[in-house]
Amino acid sequence: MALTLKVVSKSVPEIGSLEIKESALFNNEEKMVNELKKAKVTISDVAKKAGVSKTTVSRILNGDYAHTKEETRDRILQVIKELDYRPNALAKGLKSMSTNVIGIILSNLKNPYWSSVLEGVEDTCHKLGYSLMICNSDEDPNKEKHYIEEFQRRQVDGIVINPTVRNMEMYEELVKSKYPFVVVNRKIPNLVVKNVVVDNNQGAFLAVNHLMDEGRKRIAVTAFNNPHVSTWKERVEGYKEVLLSRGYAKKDFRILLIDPVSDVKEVTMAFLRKNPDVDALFSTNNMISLQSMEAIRELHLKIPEDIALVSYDETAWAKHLEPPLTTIKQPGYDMGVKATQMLVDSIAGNNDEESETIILEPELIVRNSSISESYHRP
Amino acid sequence: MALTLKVVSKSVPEIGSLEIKESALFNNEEKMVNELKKAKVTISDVAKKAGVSKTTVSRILNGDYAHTKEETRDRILQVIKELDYRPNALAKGLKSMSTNVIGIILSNLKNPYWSSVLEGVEDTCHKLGYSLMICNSDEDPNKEKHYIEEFQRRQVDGIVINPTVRNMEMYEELVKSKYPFVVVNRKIPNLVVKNVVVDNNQGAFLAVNHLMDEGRKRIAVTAFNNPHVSTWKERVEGYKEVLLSRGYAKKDFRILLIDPVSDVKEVTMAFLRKNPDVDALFSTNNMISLQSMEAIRELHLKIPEDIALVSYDETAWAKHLEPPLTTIKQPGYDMGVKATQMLVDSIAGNNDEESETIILEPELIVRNSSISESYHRP
DNA sequence: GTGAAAGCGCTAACAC
DNA sequence: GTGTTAGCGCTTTCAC
Repeated sequence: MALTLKVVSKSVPEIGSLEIKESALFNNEEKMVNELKKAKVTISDVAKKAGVSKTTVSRILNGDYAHTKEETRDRILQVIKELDYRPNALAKGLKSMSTNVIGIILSNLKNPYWSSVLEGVEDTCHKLGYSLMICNSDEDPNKEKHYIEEFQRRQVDGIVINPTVRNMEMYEELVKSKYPFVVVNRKIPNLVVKNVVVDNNQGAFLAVNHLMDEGRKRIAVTAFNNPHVSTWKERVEGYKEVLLSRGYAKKDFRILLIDPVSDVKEVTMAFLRKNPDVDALFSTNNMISLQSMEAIRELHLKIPEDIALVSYDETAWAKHLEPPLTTIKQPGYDMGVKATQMLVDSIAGNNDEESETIILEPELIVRNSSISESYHRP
Repeated sequence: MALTLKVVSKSVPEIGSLEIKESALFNNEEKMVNELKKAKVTISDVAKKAGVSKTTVSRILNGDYAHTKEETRDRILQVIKELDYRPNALAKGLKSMSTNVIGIILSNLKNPYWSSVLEGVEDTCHKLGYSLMICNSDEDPNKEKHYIEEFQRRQVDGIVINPTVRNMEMYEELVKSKYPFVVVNRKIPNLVVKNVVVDNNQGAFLAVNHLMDEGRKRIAVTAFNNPHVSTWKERVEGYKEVLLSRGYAKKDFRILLIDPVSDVKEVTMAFLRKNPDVDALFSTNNMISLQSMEAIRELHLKIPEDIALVSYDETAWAKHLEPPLTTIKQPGYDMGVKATQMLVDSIAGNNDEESETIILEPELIVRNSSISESYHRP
């Protein structure tokens, strides 16, 4: 019955002159709306035109069909289309105190690792019906603070953050106030919080053991010396542990900590000159790795014949370098996905744990830069 | 006077018991606020505590100091700090019909070129006091449409977009309704709109002329065959123009159009086998370039001895490849900056032109992959 | 100088 | 089934 009705009403608009007039009116109204546009169409306009109250329109908008006659519902839906009505999310958010927006604060947009994290976050937001606000702290704690406050002003439902780890009071306040947020990639000391990280110790474990298995005896590790950040420290710790577990002593540690603002290639060359017996490099950062390759080349040494290289962060180009680079692959996309799911759970009120840590596993991808067929040092 | 007063009131809180009591009270209130927090502090709370009306607080918040006594102003500012008040941007936006948010729609988060564009946009937003919403169309026109509608629901003040170029009606509607938006990187045919692009013709001109100058005689060009996108077409056109200008004929064109879902390396190898005389490749995409290098290697040919290579898009790793890659550098960061400035101008109502096109210039970075010291083909 | 009141566009009790 | 009403937190006339 209802079906028949629909079809009929759709298929015979040309029957009476009245019908045609109405339809002409529609077109005119539509044109006017399109022309002006600045005069945005609101829920009231829809209600008026459909001859119902705002309440009823609101119900339909939110999928609450139970309380409304099919006929009314269809009419409203029709009007919504005709007017090309788009509900104002600001008004909705103001009323309901929730925006379905989450914010992400990254500290580096350039690194492809973060691109993949962002991709994971974006995909998952889309899947779960959230929108995403993004900003870049650029490792500046002031910017970070500013952005967190901005997000709160904007009533974002939750925040994913790769923290500078230099706004401790603020992080604590967020936790205390139960503001949904998830920390990714880094750990914040002494803070009980939701966290998604990659096992850095394990990454180092894979890298250094692999080098040892390939017969390397004097392995060095290089890292950017950011005192607040946990990641590289854990990787260096892992390096130490493997050495100790393999019977080396503390005096055998060869650790190069690089000031992020220095000339990485120069520093690396100096280090290699001072430690001419080094036969392998474990680089905890892909930018360091590129510079190291240059440094080694300029010293007229060969990879892997003289020095083997294992680098953090798999990238699209690693296998195209000369030689192809052995890397530790971190599941960046996954990290983004997991963090977003966790955040949304926490927003929804499922998952009321204060803290929960997801630890993802890195993976070793072996290529020529670390294999020793032609290793020719004593 | 005022200065002295301030100092005194700050330096003698321990004088009377009354003073101490008051300060204790403050601490309690603050703690309660922090403890509950969900009970967000609003402009009314500030007004009440400061003993003024919402109007006055609002004036102060918006920097309108002219109408208010210094004393009152200071008191309000003080209360704002004490309560750690954060104005609700939703309410403000609802009232003022502008959010200071712009949206960006990208079609690919992975490519480092887009990372740099994003960085430029983000930096400029921050500088100009805007927040940024981001999403990824992934070249899917449906997603793109959805996101544009989402942005409009959320009342973003304007949109920066790298369009799929497959929602023509929608783009036209946006223009017609004077919605501020700026198209980047690609051109939309037959649409009068604000646009920031890089000169693709010029990029090809630089690349192909360079290869010719290095003595290459049978240059091929490779591109992803996305029928809707203008960029690669312009690059291929540029390629043709150089050939013709150098006395070649149409029959000398060697053009490989690659289906984006195919195995790029295989396709390239097949192409090179079919055209064994090709002595140079101009690749219009950095992902194609990496695959081409592999293809060439697998055919036991040498770069640049047998085949020279010039690739679109400078990246951090180009100079570390073997051989170091000659590239066309596009000013991605600049494009982001310019597009954002243009958009914000357009939002502010300066710049009422319907259309305005900024054309940025690419740059040739010469490295070993294209130089012919050892070019040994006939 | 300051405040009362209306209203931005929406939702959600609570009537009927 | 549907509508009335009272806000959400802010800005902005217009009075005083």
